[in-house]
Formats: sequence, C-alpha cells, structure tokens
Amino acid sequence: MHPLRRHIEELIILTDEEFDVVLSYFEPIQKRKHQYIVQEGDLVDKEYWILDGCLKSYFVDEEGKEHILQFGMENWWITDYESFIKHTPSKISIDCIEDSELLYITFENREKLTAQMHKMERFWAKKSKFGRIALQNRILSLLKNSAKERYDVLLEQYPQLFQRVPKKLIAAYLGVSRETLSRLQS
Amino acid sequence: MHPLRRHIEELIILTDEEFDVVLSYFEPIQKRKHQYIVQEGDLVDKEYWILDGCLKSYFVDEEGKEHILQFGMENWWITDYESFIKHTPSKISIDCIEDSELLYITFENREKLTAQMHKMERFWAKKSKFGRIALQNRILSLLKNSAKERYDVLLEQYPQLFQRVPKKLIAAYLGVSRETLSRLQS
DNA sequence: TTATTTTTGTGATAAACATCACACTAAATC
DNA sequence: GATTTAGTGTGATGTTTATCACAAAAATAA
Repeated sequence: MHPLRRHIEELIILTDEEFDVVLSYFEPIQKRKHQYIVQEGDLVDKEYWILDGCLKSYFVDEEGKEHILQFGMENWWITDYESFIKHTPSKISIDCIEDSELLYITFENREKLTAQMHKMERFWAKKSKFGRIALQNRILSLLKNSAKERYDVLLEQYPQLFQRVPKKLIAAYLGVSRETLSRLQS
Repeated sequence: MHPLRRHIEELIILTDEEFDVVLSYFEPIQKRKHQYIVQEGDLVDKEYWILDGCLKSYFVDEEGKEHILQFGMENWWITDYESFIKHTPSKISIDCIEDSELLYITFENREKLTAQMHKMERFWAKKSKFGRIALQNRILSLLKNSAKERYDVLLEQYPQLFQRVPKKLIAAYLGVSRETLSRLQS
C-alpha cells in the first residue's frame, strides 16, 4: 500500500479509486540536506507530506537566534500554516536536516480535493484538531516544566529525534541554550 | 442580530432559517464567579460559547501551581479540546473569573449539526485552523521573548484583560511569578 | 587524504527569574 | 460596617539558565 494511503487510512478509509484521486493532486519533490522549502517572506501555497527525511520549521529572531517550531519526519505534514491559511508572508523558514522526499499539495488543489471528496475534508479537519491539541500540550509543557523536564519528555516521546538531529536543534526546540542542554544530559 | 449569529457570520454567511437551526442545538447556561464548567478528570462533552463574562482554563501542577492555557471573554469559545475531541479525562479545569452567560453545544449535537449543515462544518474547521495558528504564535513567543516582552505583547493585544483579571492570573498565563510580573510593570 | 566547518562539552561569570517574607490595600462576605 | 479573604508591591536571597570563551571530536567538503 502507498505510504500516504496508509497514513490517511489511520483516520479515514478510502477506496482504491478514491486514493487514486487523492494522489493525483499531489506532486513529488526531492530536496537535499540544507535546502529549503519555505523561506521567510514567502507566500506559502503548498503543504508538504514527508515520505522520507527530516526537516525543521524555525523562526530567526533579531539577534539571529533560531527557534524551532516543529521537526518533521516520515509521515508528518509540514508547512507554515499561518501563511498557507491566511495567505500572509511567512515569518518562518523550513529547511531539510537530511535529504528528503516530499509530496506536496497546493492550497488550491487542497480546496478542490476537499470540495470534491468530503472524506478528505474530514481527514484534514481531524489533523487540524489533533495538531491543535499537540500545540496546547507543548504550551503547557513550556509553562509548567523546567528545561530538564522538557528534555526528558521529548527524549521519551521521540527518541529517534536524538539520533537524527544535532543537539543544538533540540535545544532550539526546547527553548534552552545548547550549553544548558549539554549539561542536562549528564 | 443574535450575537452568536454575528460571530458566526464573521466567517460564513447564514440564512435566517439556517441560524435558527444552529441556535436550536445550543443551550444557555449561567454561572457565577468562581463556579466551574470543567473540572480535572471530567469527560468533557460540551463546547461553550461566551455570550458574556470571563473564564480561565488552567492546569494545576504537582506543587499546586496554576498555569493558564486560555482566557475566554465575550465571543470566544472555550472547552478542554483534548477531552472534547479525544474523549479522554480532562487534565485541566475551567472556572468563571466573572459571572458569565454561556451557550453550549454537546459533542453529539455538534456532530449532528456539522453532518446536516456543511457550512457549520466549514465554520468549525476554520476556527480550528485559526486556533492552531494562535497557539503556534504563543509557542514562538514563549521561545523567543523574555517575560517583559511577553508582557508587553499581551498588554498591547488584549488591554481589556488587564482591567478584568487579577495580575496573578496574567502571570500564570505568561509563565512568570506574580512578583516578577509586578516588577515588570514599572 | 587534508582542510574546513560543524558539533559538542565544560569552566567562569552574569543575567533573569523564582522564592520567601512581610506590609499594605482592595474587595468580598457575614 | 466589621471581618475575613484575595490581591499587590517590594526587599533579600537563592536557583536556574544564558552568555562568553576555549578545546576537542566528528562530520563534511576540497
């Protein structure tokens, strides 16, 4: 089964014909490590599904410090949702941390597909709800947990991440300096 | 025009008949200051729309410290979305900060209404998308801004809030101690 | 390979923020 | 209106975390 279909069918069931229609709206794209798919200022009109690889979406502040909003790995979706939904210039950038294979759908095609296939409207609605819950829990974690606790939770939830991405990026995700993160590990 | 209709029509337009159907799925409820609508451990099956008043949704940690996830005022929606969507026991509580008038819809009725009226499915989908963007920006603010900067941004965005809720609750929302918040103000 | 860049750990110091303690004021309750 | 409770400001002190500096190891590129 196509990995995208396997992913979608975790939430809704599709017929062969329906999945063919869904897939026809996506385009494949390959990117190498250090290449970007979104740059600050872009009007983002694509949402990416990660077939293989690893990416980061991040914000660079006035002092040049990087703050990571999201990592994306296999079976995750990534884009700047603010720009994608509101059609405003992106405040963030998205880069590949590894060579990556992506499937993307444009905003226009997503609108067409959801209009044509109600199941996919429900799929993205569910994704959006779950995404919101995950963000809420991250806020809670930033409010109530110390850097050490946030580190432990992340390590337990996504151990693969620590194998794949440099520690300084983990630090930028947790909201601590890389030096502090290094000291937390011991 | 009914204030709920005015609110919904910021995103989608309804006929008189359609709004009557929508409204028929809601029930009014009145709560006094300090009363709760959600308590930790509840299975939350209602989503509340605030006609009048002010509420907080918050998490209490092991040391008894309160962390505020959301304030709700007129025209805002409030519930524990994690419990409401996933049907799991709530980790948070929601209390009234002022006497409040609410309209609520049950999970079951929301499902019925969205199945019957596609416009309302789109309404809630949009709400969910915008909610997610707002949470993302709050995460960004927690990562990149100092307590003072978070304070300034909140004061600029929601000046009314500082009139209506005690400073210690603002502190619990910003993720600083009330003493630090007090010192930031000068 | 060799050279260069990136990643990582660790000490010394400084800044931000939390905690504890207390006084005072405002507001809710009887 | 008196009494209790909740909210607020401020000093003293301690903890957590950031920043700067440097060295070594690992990964990447020439």
